[in-house]
Amino acid sequence: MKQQIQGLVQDALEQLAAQGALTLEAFQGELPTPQIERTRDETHGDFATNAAMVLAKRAGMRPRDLAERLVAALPSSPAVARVEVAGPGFINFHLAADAYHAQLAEILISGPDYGRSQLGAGKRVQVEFVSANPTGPLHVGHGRGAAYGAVVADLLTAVGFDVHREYYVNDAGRQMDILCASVWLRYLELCGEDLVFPSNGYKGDYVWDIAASLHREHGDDYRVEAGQVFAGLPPDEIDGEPNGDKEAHIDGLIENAKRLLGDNRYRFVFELGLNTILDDIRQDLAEFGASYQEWYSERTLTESGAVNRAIGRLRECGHVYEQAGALWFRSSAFGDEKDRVLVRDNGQTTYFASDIAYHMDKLERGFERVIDIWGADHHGYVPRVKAALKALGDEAERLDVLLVQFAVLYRGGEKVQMSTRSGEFVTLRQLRKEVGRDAARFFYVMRRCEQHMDFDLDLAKSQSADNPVYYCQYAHARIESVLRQAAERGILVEPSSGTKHLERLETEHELALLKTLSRYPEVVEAAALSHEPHLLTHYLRELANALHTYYNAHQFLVDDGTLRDARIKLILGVRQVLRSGLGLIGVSAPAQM
RNA sequence: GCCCUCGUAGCUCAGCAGGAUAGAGCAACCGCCUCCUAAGCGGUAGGUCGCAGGUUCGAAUCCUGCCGAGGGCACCA
Repeated sequence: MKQQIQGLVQDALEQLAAQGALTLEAFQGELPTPQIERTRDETHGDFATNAAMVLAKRAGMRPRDLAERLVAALPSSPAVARVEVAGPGFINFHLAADAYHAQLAEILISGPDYGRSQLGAGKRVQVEFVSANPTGPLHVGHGRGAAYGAVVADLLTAVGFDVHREYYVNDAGRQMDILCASVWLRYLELCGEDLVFPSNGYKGDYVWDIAASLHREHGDDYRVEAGQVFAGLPPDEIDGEPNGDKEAHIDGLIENAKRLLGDNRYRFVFELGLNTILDDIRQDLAEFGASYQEWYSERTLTESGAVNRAIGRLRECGHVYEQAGALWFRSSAFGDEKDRVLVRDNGQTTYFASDIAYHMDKLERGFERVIDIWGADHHGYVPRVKAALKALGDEAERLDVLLVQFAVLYRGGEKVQMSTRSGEFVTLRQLRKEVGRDAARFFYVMRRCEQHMDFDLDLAKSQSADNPVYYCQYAHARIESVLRQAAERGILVEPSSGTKHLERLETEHELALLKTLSRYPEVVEAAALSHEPHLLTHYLRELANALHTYYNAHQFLVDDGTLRDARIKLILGVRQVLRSGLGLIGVSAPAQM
């Protein structure tokens, strides 16, 4: 619809140019695409353009004069009822009701395709999201990234991009070793060994579960005397140990574990921990409606030599130097605040080195656009990754990093403390169990991602009008209910008369609803391109409101056959858009509530 | 200290590639069910858009400074 208006203004501009009223030289040989906006105030019509004001200076005309000439040059269109120049030089378009009737007909014909488009033209886009370390279950912080990433990916798909959803699995590195050691120590405790669990170990119950399965399946096969395990370790950072160092302590434990268990057995425990947790994360995300095309292993990056290749490329470009036994990347030359280590003095490559290799690989895989969705706590990481891509000569602009702020949970008006130690829930699974998937998905994307979010658990759970999820779903359920009753009365629910009788839709409420429906494609497009799912949740609330208002004001199943037919078609259109929109954010559209 | 994000109605938030009187939902107050689910609808009230400058025909929106909130500044991942 918007494009239709845009086309008209474009034609008018071209005509003025042809008449010599606008000289192309002022625009470097090319006329700008006019900006068309929905009006905020309905007395200003349906659409408006500020083209005359924007172009006035270069055209050497006063805005209102240019506007008048543009209006005179506009081709006539049955969709436009009236055009006027207003204010400082706006051109306002009042659409004919028929234009909206035609749009409804299109919705009914297109069905689920209404709102989808080919804007993305099949361009390949990668969306990497969540990518939490597989050292424990996902918590509610990851939940927001999961919901946000899934919706951004689905929105991009809806507007025609070929989207590749990916999870980067940090299956290498120290944190995984700490998990492995934690599992093993718990196992030893189950074997009857007496030990003091390290303060830096993973203490969650899930560690006990993994240890228990190891003990159940393998008895004492992995048992080593606790005295040997803790032999020669630096003291832990616990009460009564003034010189304790929890980092050194756990690193020593890992060393001992590797030595005492030997490669194979260590590997076995390590894999058991990794796979158990990764399976749990996979299942959790699947249940949350976040699907992936690929789970990309950090370990394969090292094993395939990609990390060394990345370092090699940086070295060839001359952006690498050695200092104090470590290998550094001169990231400060590319916008980072300081240089970063690639290879530590102990010979191990850093996480950053893997990440360079990973992003290099992403771009090499030919994605036109690479979107990383990270927690806001990683924002300091953005400049160095971009620096690496710049240094490698890759187009760093192809990478978009979207930062998702944390969500703070509230229950009973009180902030829910998020420490692992407190008894209050922290996992995504617990959140889903408490408020349900629909509410969780909706609430998580209701706010702009860079906005700090207050997540009100009581509201998310409440089955009331205050709850935006129920409010939108209820609109859908109400329509279904009307259709059920129509069927009971023997009224054709799928009208056989095609798009006839739509002209009977003429009340204020019907036109408002039609207008809202016509905005849907624009909302999907804007939400997709700007990565802002909240535009869609806001829209759905508006649409539901328009439906509820209509429902209260008019009876749908009236005796007048053509009117009834038209009204049923209208609510069928609303049902379609509610379904599509809720579907895009991963929320169900129930037939009954 | 430096960097990032945010600061809009009592609360939670939209609006920000500048545009015509600043919007919504809660909460408050007043109304609406003999009628397809009142899990609904309508109305009233409520704001010097953190503060101060600047850019321009026009600034909540762009720029600078300050104040406030959160986060980040590892040879951790």
